[in-house]
Order: sequence, then structure tokens, then C-alpha cells
Amino acid sequence: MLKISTRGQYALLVMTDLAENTDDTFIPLKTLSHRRNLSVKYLEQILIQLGKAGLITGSRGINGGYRLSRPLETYTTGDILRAMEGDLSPRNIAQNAHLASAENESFWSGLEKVINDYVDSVTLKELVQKNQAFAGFEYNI
Amino acid sequence: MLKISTRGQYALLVMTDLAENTDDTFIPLKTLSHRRNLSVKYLEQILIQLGKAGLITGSRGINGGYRLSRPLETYTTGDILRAMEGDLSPRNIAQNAHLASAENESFWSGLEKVINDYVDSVTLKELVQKNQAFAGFEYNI
DNA sequence: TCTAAAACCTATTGACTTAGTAGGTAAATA
DNA sequence: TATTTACCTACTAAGTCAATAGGTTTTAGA
Repeated sequence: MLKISTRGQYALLVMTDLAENTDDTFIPLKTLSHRRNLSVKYLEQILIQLGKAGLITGSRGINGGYRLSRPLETYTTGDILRAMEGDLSPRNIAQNAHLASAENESFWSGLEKVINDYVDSVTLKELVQKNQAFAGFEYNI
Repeated sequence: MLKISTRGQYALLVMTDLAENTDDTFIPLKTLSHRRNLSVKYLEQILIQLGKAGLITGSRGINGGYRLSRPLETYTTGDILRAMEGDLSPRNIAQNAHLASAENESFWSGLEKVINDYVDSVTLKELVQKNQAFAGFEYNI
């Protein structure tokens, strides 16, 4: 029902964690999962998928872990969500043969467009900054 | 994965069929389901739900069926989709306690807003007109 | 060169959702 | 009173989702 899976939500969270790591060190899965109190094995799958999509780089062995592959400024939330969810088309893939598939076509493609335009307009950097602002707000209570 | 269910898609289709019926007669479920080659019993559930949402009116007995409850101009696709899908919030209802639920809040509420703004901006009348234009195009091949 | 720590890989499971089926009851009309 | 229609409730098979489980491979350091 137009829901993003937890994979997408977790991916966004963990990407902000990696984004906050400004030096070139790697952050291990264990650290990331404990920080968010997420299942290690579940988050592992998400990180591997992000790696296959080229968004993050993994390094094995001691001092290994994950870090962003590219400069922080180059990531949009759309990159991350599409890496996890596939395309963000709101229609079912089962384009039922019974449905005159072209009918309402412009409506559906229009919806797909506004979704993609939005997620492509929000950068990971903005996300990090907003979260930091929020954390600052918490301290001021 | 950000999919609208077939219920929503079918609802949109059947609403356009009802919208094309300009006089005050009722169109029976059987007719609607045959026209779209959809399961009678499945479409029935959708129509009942649209009725409960106040979008269409049913009439029993001979010459019974369904028709729009309100003037065609007053319907948006958002009315119809929300009647079928509930709210169009892209986040999982399971707002996991582990997720600092306020984090990325503005991103998610922003996404929800562009989705709702879009579906509220497209009217059923426009949908009908576009489909008729498309049908006309087909004839011209 | 051995060991520990980490990423990486594949399969499985329980709960839930979805799409559709099935079998009724209630109301309206002729 | 029979027929036609909407209306209602329960069920089911298949698929998806979130998470678990148990490995293998690579790397760094002792």
C-alpha cells in the first residue's frame, strides 16, 4: 500500500551514519547495527546490497567495515532508495493483461515522476544536517 | 515497495466507467466487471468499499447497480485511492521503536506531501477525458 | 604462518498481506 | 412471490517481508 520497506528506511539511517564519518576509516557492521539497535544479520544484507549498488565500499579483516564510495555531496535519497527498492514505480509489476495498460497511463507515470523528482531533490547531506539540527534541539531541552 | 495495490488500480478504472455514465441510471456490478474482465467477486468488494467511503451509491434489485454519489467534478484521484489504500503514507505503520522515529521525519513527511498533493491535483474528470482522448487515438490508427 | 575480525554469500522461516474465491443474507422491482 | 441486484463474512493459495542461521573468503596483525 505505497509503503517503503524497512530495508529502505534502514538504508537511509545507516547511510546517514556513514555520512557523518568524515575521515577515510571504515565503520564495521557491528558498530552500525548496535548504534541503531538493528539486527546485525539483517543490516548486513542491506549493506551488501548498498555495496553492490556502488554506494558504499566494504573492507574485510581487522579495521575493516564500510564507508561511502563517493563524496557525500553526490548522494541523493533517490540513489539510496532505488538501490534498495528497485524502481519507485507505484504500479504493480503485474501489469495485468486485462487492464488496458495504457489507460490511466499518464496519471501513473505522473505519480512516478513526482516521487522520483522529490527523492532526487533531497540529498544525503541535507538529511545529515537536518538530523544534526534535531539532535542539537534535543540537547537544548 | 511503494506499490499501489490492484484494489486501487481497479477502483480508478471502475470509477472512470461510472463517470462516463452521465444519466442517473445505475450500472450493475456484472456489467462493470465484464467490461474490464475483472473477477466479479473481487470487484464487488472494491465497489462496496467505495460505497462505504461515500464515493458511489448502490441500489438493489432489478435496474439496480452503482453510480457516482456526487457531481463528477468533485472527485480527485486522491479521494479514490485513499478510500482503497487508507492514507498514502510511504512509511511502514510499524514505526519501530528502535528507529529514532523523528529522524528523517521531514524527509518522509515531505514525500508523503508530494504524493498527496499530486493525487489531489488530478481529478476524475481529467482522467476520463484523457482516456477518451486515448480511445479516439486508437480509432485513428 | 596462524588467528581473529571483518565482509561476503546462500538458504530458510514465520508472520503478514494480497488477490481472489465461496457461500451466503437483505432489499427492491416486476 | 420470484428474480435480480447489492451487501456481508469467512476462507485460501501465493507471494512478500523481516529476520534468522550457518556458513566461506579476505585481511591485518601477532
